[in-house]
Amino acid sequence: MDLANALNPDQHEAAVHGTGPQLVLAGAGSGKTRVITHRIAWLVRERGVDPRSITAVTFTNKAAAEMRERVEQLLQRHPLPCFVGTFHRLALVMLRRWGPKVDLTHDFAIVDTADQKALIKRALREEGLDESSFPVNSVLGAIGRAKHKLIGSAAYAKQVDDFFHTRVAKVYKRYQKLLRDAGGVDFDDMIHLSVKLLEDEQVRRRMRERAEWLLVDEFQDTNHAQLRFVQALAGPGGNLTAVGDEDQGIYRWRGAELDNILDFERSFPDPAIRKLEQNYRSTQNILDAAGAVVAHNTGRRGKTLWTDRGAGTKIVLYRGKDEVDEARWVVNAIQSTDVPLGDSAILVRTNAATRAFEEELLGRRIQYNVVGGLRFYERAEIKDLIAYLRVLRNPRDFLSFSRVLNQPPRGIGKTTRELLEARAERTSTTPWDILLAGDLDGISKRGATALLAFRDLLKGMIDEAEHLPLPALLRHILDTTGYAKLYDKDDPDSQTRRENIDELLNAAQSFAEQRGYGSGAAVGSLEALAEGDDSLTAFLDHVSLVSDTDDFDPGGSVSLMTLHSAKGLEFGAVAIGGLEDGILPHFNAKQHSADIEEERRLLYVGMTRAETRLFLSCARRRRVAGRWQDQLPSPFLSEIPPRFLQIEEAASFSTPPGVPVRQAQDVYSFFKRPVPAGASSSGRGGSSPSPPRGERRVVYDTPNAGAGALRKGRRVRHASLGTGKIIDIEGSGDTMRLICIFEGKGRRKLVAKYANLELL
DNA sequence: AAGTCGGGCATTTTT
DNA sequence: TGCCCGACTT
Repeated sequence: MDLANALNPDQHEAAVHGTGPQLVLAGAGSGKTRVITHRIAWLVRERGVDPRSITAVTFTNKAAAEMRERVEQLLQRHPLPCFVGTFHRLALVMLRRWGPKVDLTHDFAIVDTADQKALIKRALREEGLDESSFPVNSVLGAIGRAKHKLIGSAAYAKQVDDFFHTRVAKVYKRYQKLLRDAGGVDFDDMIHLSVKLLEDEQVRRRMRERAEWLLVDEFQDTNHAQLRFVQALAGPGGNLTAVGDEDQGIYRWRGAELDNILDFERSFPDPAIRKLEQNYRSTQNILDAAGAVVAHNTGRRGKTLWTDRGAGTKIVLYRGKDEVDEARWVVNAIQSTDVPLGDSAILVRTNAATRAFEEELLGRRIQYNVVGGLRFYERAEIKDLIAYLRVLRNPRDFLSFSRVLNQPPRGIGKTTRELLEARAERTSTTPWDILLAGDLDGISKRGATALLAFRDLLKGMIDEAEHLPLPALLRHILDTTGYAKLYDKDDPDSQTRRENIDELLNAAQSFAEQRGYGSGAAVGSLEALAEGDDSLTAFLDHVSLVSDTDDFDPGGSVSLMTLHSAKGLEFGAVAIGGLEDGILPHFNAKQHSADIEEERRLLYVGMTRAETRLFLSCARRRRVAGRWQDQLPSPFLSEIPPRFLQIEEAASFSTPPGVPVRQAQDVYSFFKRPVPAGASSSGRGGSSPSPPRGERRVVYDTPNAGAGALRKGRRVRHASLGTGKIIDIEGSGDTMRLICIFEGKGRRKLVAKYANLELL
């Protein structure tokens, strides 16, 4: 391992940093993962550090997995017994090990946002508060903000005084009680309780041994609680290496505090501060343009990215007539590059905004995949089965209990359920305790019978759970509860759900195998602390923390996603759509300058995803919430110096790929927008002639567009359903579904691949 | 328990 | 404008 050769001088310096805190300001594409992995390798190999005393923390499982893999590669050692994982995984290890010290039962469950909302609703009801004056999301938001700052319910109650927040304080307190009664811990609690645990002498000693060399990635995304966690873990003068980029902080709305980077010295005195400014991803034009945007922000330390790869092509900016026209241009643009479609991405501000692009791609039969959106473990059928597993482990988990109580339907209706739950509430127990006691007076005979049958069903399954391995247990649940029957029909919906269930079985199978082969936690590793757990607990932890069946592989298809989802990724060609005032910056962000700055960073993140080609686009008008709205270009566009841009306009959109297009003089005259005060560029606009407004156009017909396209509004014929019309399209590729209305038969959902539709 | 209707709503989402 | 959730219906 030749560090000096593998790293540039700045990277090298950061990697071989000695003791004490270090802040590495790593610009986009500057090789931060490289620094972290090489630092770990250097510590182990050159400094003879015991890997068990190294802890590396990330935000995502993906980042952690990648990091671990690369370190193990570097050191040729697998598994390496250092901790590499997410904040929450680290917290979980501690809580499974020492949970009782903070009054947690050993089998606590991690509750997700949906569960949180259910608990808030219950808490609201118990407090006699109305959901219309206390919307669940607002209440949850307020509680979340408190938790991010490590403010418990008691402290919260003391510091609020207005009407709304004093009620929220009550709900907060009750929420915590319900959460604990159900045996649950939410994501924020995990961090909170870990910080608390670290106040314990013994825990602190043990953990600091493990985190003697601490590395934290994406430091700009840490919230206050996580900062305190890191501080407690590192201890005074700890050997912390924090890596981050204030320009890529896009999670303020989730509690992330940029000040953790900006005021790093306050939390970790006398740090070494290093910048990584050489970029290995993008062309200089892209870097300069993106840099110019974010240079308008005040809350930053500032850095200037450079590359030795040359200026590259100009960024192409297009303003379309409407979102359909914009999408058409963007797809043309992406097709016109020599970058493969599988290495291209279209980025947008909101999930809903992918629609116009999807339709365009669909119409041209271009493969695409939408990244993000509905996640695997959030699908109803998966949540149901997970809920069964949770109930089997802890039948007092009333959230999961009520989820499966009548799923599949077994004659326990609303009235019965409400009586049961009210009784549990009144006696401060759980529905399960009521069932065990058999105290069912006042419940209808039919309901009571169904409840007792359910009790016996659960009892039987709990016994089975003792000795059945995980995949078999899941199959057992599917059979004995009759859940499998729920989706044994032949319609596309059932098919999808069956596929998902199969995927869960696969996940369980491979999870069990991996654990069986012991390739999970390395001997002596921090993770091994929690290893005493049964495999059911481990699996449930796994699904709670993973949230998705990981890694997306674009294959040959264009990736479509939000700017947020794009963070951390890179593509040969990138197009960012909908760059309009009110979309980016989003109109909800316009109240506070701090929010505006975050929107700017969002654009920065998007732009710096591109390696060689970058396209920016907006539309003159678009449908917003159903109404046509005239749109102005994003003010951020005028922050990009014109020399980096090549501007196109609606009249010339039909230019075939590769043919150079007419250029307007500069971005300001193009948009008839005065140069914003403080903009560093020299351009001056406002009075230049407006661009030609010709709407004449020749539609550029791609070879495979045309009549064969499946798109909304098309009339089709189905072998048995007759003629109808496509009214909507979901998904893509093999799982693409068409929602059609058939004459006389009504609405049907068909899997495009199997439907064999004839186009009319 | 499943289907229908209508009001409210409509950023971003690593764990 | 469309979708999602909750209330209401049968």
